[in-house]
Amino acid sequence: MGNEPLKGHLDLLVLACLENEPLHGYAIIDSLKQRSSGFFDLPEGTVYPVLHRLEKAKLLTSRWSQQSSRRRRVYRLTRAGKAALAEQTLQWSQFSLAVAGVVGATS
Amino acid sequence: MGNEPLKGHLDLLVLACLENEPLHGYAIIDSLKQRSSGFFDLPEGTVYPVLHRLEKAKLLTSRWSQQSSRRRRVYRLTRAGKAALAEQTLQWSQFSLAVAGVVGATS
DNA sequence: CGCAATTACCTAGCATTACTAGGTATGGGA
DNA sequence: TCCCATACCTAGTAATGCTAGGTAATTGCG
Repeated sequence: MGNEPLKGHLDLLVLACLENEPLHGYAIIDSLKQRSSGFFDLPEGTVYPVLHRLEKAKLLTSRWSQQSSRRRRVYRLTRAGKAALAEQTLQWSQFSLAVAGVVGATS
Repeated sequence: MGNEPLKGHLDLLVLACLENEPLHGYAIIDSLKQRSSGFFDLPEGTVYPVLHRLEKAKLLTSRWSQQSSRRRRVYRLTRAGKAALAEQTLQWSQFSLAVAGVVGATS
C-alpha cells in the first residue's frame, strides 16, 4: 500500500496495453485493471502524465477520436514505441529473474 | 539504463540478503550482485541510505563488528524485519504476476 | 618499504516519477 | 431534470535511487 512498486514499470504496462489496439486514456486504465485482475487500479493522475510523457518521447501518437460522441484522445504505438515495448519487456523479464534470484536464494 | 526499475523493490532485496545471515553493507552489495548473477551492481550511495532507512524503521539492527580488523557495521533482521520480508515477498509475487498478466496478454 | 588499490563507510543534493487533490466538461440513465 | 460515470487535465508533493563527492584503514604488489 504505502510503497510504490511500479516505479519504472508503468511505461511498460501502458505500452503493453496499446500493443494490439489504440486506446484512449480512460480505456487504458480499464485495460490495466482487467488484465491484472484488479491489481492495477490506477488513478487518472498517474496515467495521463505517463501518456503525455510517452508521446513527448515519440513512443506514442495521439488524436482526438471522431468515432465516439465523447471527447476522447486515442493513443497509438509508434514504431519506436513498439521497439521500446519489446526492449522493456525483455528488461522486465531480466529484472524479474534477478529479483527471483535474490529473494529465492533461501533454498 | 535510464529508467529505475528497482524503485520500491530495493527494500525487499536488501531484506532478503539478510534473511539467513547478518551482513555488513559492502557484503550486501556483493551478495546482491552474486545472487542476481551480476544484474544488481548497486553503488554504495544507493545501498547505505536504504540500510539507514530500514534501521530507522526498526526492520534492522546494527552494530560495529569486532570480528574483523576492518571497521564494519553489521546489520541483522529484527522480528519486524522478518515479517516485512515475508510480506514484501508476497507482494512481489503478486506484483510480478500482475505485470505478467498485462504484458503477456498478447497471446 | 612505499604506494596504490580495495575495502568500508558516509552524506548532500539531484532527478525522476507516482500520486494527491484539485479542476472542467459532457453524455446517459433514473 | 439531475446525478453519476465518463473523460480529460495539471500543479504540487513525497519518496527514493543515484551521482558525486568525501574520509580512513587495510592489503597486496613491486
